[in-house]
Amino acid sequence: MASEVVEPAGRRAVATISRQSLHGEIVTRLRDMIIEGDLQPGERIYENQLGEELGVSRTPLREALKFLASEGLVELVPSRGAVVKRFSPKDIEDMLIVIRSMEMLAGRIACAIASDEGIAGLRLLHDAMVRHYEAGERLEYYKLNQQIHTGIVALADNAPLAEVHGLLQSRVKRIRFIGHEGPERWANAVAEHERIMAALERRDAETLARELDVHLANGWERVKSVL
Amino acid sequence: MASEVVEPAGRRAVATISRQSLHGEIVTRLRDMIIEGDLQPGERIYENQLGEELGVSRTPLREALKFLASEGLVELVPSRGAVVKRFSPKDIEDMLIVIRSMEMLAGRIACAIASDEGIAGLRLLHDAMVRHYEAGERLEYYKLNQQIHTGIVALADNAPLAEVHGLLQSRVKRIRFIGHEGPERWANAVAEHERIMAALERRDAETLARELDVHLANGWERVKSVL
DNA sequence: TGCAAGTATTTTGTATACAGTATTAAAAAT
DNA sequence: ATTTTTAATACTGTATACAAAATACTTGCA
Repeated sequence: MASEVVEPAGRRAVATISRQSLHGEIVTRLRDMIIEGDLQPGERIYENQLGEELGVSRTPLREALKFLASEGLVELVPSRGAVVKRFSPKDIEDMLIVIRSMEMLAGRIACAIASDEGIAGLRLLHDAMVRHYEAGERLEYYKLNQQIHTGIVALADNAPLAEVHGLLQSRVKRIRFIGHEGPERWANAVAEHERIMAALERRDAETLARELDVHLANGWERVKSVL
Repeated sequence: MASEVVEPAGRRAVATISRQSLHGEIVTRLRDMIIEGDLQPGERIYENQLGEELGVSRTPLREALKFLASEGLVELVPSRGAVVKRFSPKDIEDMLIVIRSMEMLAGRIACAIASDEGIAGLRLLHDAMVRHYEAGERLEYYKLNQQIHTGIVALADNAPLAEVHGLLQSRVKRIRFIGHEGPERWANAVAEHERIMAALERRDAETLARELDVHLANGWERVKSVL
């Protein structure tokens, strides 16, 4: 909150390298704040207040908000500024339907074109994830889980697909992050992941697609229960 | 180019109602300019110049550029401003793969949940499109073609799906717009559309998906030939 | 003539200032 | 006491100003 008084105005609290422009940094910063729940859905964003909080003037902050609005994380109400977007259960379900379809597509392509090294890399992530599961470390498990799904998409070597997948993924991340499933469901999810990995390693496209299908459909059930 | 001198600075050339904010208008304006080729891919955007051209100061213009950057129509190079994004043939192909997958998904859902009126509405568009085809009116045909594909997605009643489909659609629009196919290919496309409509009216999800699959795969061939 | 270094100019990035609009609070009237 | 009107306040939208970076140009030198 504007504690330092030495420098002219804004412009600190940024990593020294910082090739990225300020509005770029704000974008990632705000995105994290929204995903992690620092900014609640439906909450109005006051530019002055948030700007001071971040030690930044309104101009780059507004630019960042426009960017996030296009991403769908923020809603722009004319003459009334920005509001953190709130998603209905149907919205979430719809997003998961699309995500599921995209991961199935990615999986099929990956079976055809992925390198052995790429698949082996996912296996490493998977094994690490299982260890976190056995240790009961939910946060670590969750992060690796995300990485694996993103990784499958990455194997398809289709930039627009990865981009759009990431876009929707970022919207449901917050929800998934909250949703702590019970031990049985968690065990099921891990078992599904094991079958997914096996199908991928066999490059069995149809089985992989089917396994992803049920895994992500179950994922919706798991989320819905805590919604 | 700043011909009027009466009013203080920018702020004209806008419809009188205009609930939308200025940056919002600029977004749609620039998007059209990019799609229609007024701004060529790879072209650098000079904020001052473009701002004067549009009769607008740099601030809302920059906000609009951030928005379009998130949409993927422009690229933001740090300290060097905005450039109209250029897509490689692989990019286009990748986008069409995703678009195809999404339309197939939408088609399946539409067969299950669309209202009879919704389907009838598409039939009207289709018949009008065929008339434009027979009259050889390429632009009108093209527009209705787009509307039909968007309409199928709309029938699925899945906002994120429609949004993402529209996002990718806007990127390939320019390419498709340019691509004037020969008479045989054009005839094939129309025949495919007829089969698509028929499958939709029968609510035959699998056939519809298959027809969309081949139609959009052929679409890529048609585009590739003029690329 | 070709190259290099230094200077000028353009352009972006950020901050601030100002105007218009919405929202809130207060006061007056029913 | 409730409602309506009006004034004050706060916030957004846009423009302008200034600083830093990049690009272009010019001049000096080989």
